[in-house]
Amino acid sequence: MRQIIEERTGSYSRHASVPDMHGAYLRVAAHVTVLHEGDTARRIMEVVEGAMMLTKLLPDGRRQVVELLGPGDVFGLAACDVYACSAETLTTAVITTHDRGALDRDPALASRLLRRFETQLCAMHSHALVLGRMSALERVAFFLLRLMPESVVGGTLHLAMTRQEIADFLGLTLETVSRAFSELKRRGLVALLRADEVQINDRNSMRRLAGAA
Amino acid sequence: MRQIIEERTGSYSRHASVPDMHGAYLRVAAHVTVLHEGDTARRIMEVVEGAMMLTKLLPDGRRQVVELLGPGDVFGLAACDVYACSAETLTTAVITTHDRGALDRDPALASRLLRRFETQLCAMHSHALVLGRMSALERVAFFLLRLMPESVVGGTLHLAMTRQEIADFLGLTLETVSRAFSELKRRGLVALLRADEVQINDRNSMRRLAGAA
DNA sequence: CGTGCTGTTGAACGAAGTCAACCCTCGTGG
DNA sequence: CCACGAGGGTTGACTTCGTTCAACAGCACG
Repeated sequence: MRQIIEERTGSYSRHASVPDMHGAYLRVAAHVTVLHEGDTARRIMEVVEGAMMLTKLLPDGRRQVVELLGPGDVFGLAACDVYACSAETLTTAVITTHDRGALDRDPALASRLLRRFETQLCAMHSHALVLGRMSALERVAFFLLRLMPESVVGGTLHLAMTRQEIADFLGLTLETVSRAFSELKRRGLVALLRADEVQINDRNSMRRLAGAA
Repeated sequence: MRQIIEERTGSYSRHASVPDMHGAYLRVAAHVTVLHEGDTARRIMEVVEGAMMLTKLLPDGRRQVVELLGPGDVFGLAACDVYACSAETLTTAVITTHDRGALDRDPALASRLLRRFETQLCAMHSHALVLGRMSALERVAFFLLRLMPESVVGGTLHLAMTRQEIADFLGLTLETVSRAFSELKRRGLVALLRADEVQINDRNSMRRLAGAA
């Protein structure tokens, strides 16, 4: 584990040594691939701090960002014995890992993960609705609302993702995402301070667009 | 107990109260809505036998089938305190239910559900890739492979879903699904004995289409 | 100042959606 | 036993939304 993290952090590498201990915290730089789709699944991980994304690839290179993760979210899952997704940090992040065997030995851990799996599964259900049935504009509105919790009212949201990454999350192309942002701006629903700095002006209209999600 | 079963089989009776018996089995007829999106989430359920689908609706009536369930799969999930999806039987089915509180009291149950959630979450990840990045033909190929396990080689697959339901699962229209079936038939990858009776003739080509999934 | 990214915008194209006609199968009742 | 009707499925013609291809703009960095 230790080598993997350092290996992948490349030039960003910071913490020289992180022991491979149960529940150990790892700090990882932004834009680092922590897990590779198809690698043997040995450990299960949690995001403690920061943001990450899970991605899947098609043989011809088409990519889907299947899930966005924040603090508390779990990743490193496997249907059989290999990881189903790659996992990449969007920001610097702190993660913790557990041996897969610990799930059986530690009921408290199992209970916590179970709870978390449930919310992630529900999030995936919403995402399926977005990918399967929503227009480009609706998808982008949904995306922004999802990232902007109620609390942050007049606040400005910093996007840690490029247009391409957002597109891969929403099942669109980067051009279409860009056009959708422009359209939302034209309609006065959002303001773009910079390309990665968004303000939601008309939350109700946004919610209507996103299907009251 | 008995009454509830009959009550449900009659027609889609909205919201029958389920007896609070741990692990009771319920037999339900085909095409019955067992759970309604938005209802208060009291119980968590497992499919014992048969097939079901989970659906979500947009205010304007657009529908997405977010998940297909078979024996062992869990449903009745909620991110907050209400069900995130409706659940409907595709065939006659046997289900069992647990009080949500049982998750904390019963570690064996929690462990089993955890395992199951993991595979369902992985299935959702695949599904996101399908919905976000695959063409119509690829989606239908993927769908058929998913329903046709390796074992059944020359066998014929009975589809328990209409074209509309398949379309809602794959994020397409029923016409597009129909055209995709015809195209697969034209190419000799499948044979359609009847509209709901499919045979896979060229598994390799199908797998290539579906992205080696 | 270039140079290299990322993002925006325009024009043309194409895959899937829409609308509509028709077909097939099956169950029912004359 | 056949005729009919209803529901699901197929196919065709046309439209539309998002993609593709391409040019250009803003900005950070050397």
